[in-house]
Amino acid sequence: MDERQALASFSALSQETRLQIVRMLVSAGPSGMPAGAIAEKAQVSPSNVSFHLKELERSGLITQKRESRSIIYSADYEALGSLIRFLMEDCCAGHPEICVPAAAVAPCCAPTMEGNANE
Amino acid sequence: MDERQALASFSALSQETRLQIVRMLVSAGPSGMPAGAIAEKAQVSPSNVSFHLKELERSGLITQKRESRSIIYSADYEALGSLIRFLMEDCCAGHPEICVPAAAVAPCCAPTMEGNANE
DNA sequence: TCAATTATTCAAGGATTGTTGAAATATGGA
DNA sequence: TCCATATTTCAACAATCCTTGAATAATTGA
Repeated sequence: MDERQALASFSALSQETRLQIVRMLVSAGPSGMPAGAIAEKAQVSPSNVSFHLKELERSGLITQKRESRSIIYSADYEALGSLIRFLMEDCCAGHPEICVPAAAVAPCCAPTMEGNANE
Repeated sequence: MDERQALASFSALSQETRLQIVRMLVSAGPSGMPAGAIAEKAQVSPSNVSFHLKELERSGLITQKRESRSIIYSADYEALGSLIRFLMEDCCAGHPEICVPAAAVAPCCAPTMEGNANE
């Protein structure tokens, strides 16, 4: 991830509604959620959610696909991982005391490492 | 780290000059840098750097201390680590495929783990 | 084709953020 | 005390971002 993309990602995550949407989509998993459901859950108007979804897509953190009348949005896990790596590489450079504690958390969400080719 | 602080941190990092300053301060290490040197290296005016430094401090990502006539700014490693953890916990929840690749990067900056009490 | 559903786009206005240069504040030395 | 240094604060303006509601577009079923 280059600096330009990192800036766009930070900008995308710096807004309450958008952060909420990202969390929502991550926990919704790969099947994603239609725009309408996102709007309802986030309690914002359709046009407003559309504005924020476009912003998030522009940053690369989410993707969309049409499915019949609905447009389904999903979190882009690879982009999220890249952003975490950016923060680690960038900010840890020469200073393990930053990212060692962060790394300690990683196992919490990696219960099945054996099946994981590191793509 | 709560959502409010995470939002402030993302907002702080979403501006080019400020991201540059954070990178600068992290690689400068615990001794930090005086405002003037930061301004010079970032090529912005004193008043402008002051504006951004205040923003970064408000987010908790950096700290300041006066030292004679200079004001020395340093990266707050703990805050940066917390932000990385926030992104991991938040975004990995139930989806190891996000943070496993990120975790794989961690060792790159942890060459001396033995001396590290995890504070 | 017509109506209903789902969602986006657009323009307008308000709110927030960023930049600039001048004035103010704090510190230390002559 | 007076001056130089290092930095911040302030006010004004420019730029960007967010919200709203109305209009538009795409899809499906009757």
